[in-house]
Amino acid sequence: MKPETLNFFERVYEVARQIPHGRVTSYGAIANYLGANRGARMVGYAMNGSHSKDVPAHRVVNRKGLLTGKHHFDGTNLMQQLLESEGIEVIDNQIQNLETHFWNPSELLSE
DNA sequence: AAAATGACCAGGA
DNA sequence: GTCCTGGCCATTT
Repeated sequence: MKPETLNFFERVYEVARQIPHGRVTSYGAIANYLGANRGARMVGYAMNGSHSKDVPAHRVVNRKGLLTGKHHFDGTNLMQQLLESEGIEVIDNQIQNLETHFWNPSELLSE
């Protein structure tokens, strides 16, 4: 890992870490908050190293609320279990009431 | 050094 | 309405 690039990753980790308990957000939302609307891919990629951090990657899903990255977790249903543990309804790797549980990084400023 | 890949998103056909 | 293409930025081969 090149520390210089952590500049971008660091932002992702920082934002992801600020995700409130029982809330979820999308890669695009984080990317947008960072200023890279189309850089969402990098956000997901950044999560690759998230497991080395205290970043709750299980609270980060794609725009559709689908647990696309659950494959990268320990088990198969671990990510889903964690989300359900937070009070989020997850069915078939898809978050229910996504808009209800959705959390926008911009709210971080409002808080 | 160049090309391909990736936990994505938005717009165009 | 669904399907496909482009772009984004860093990592990996």
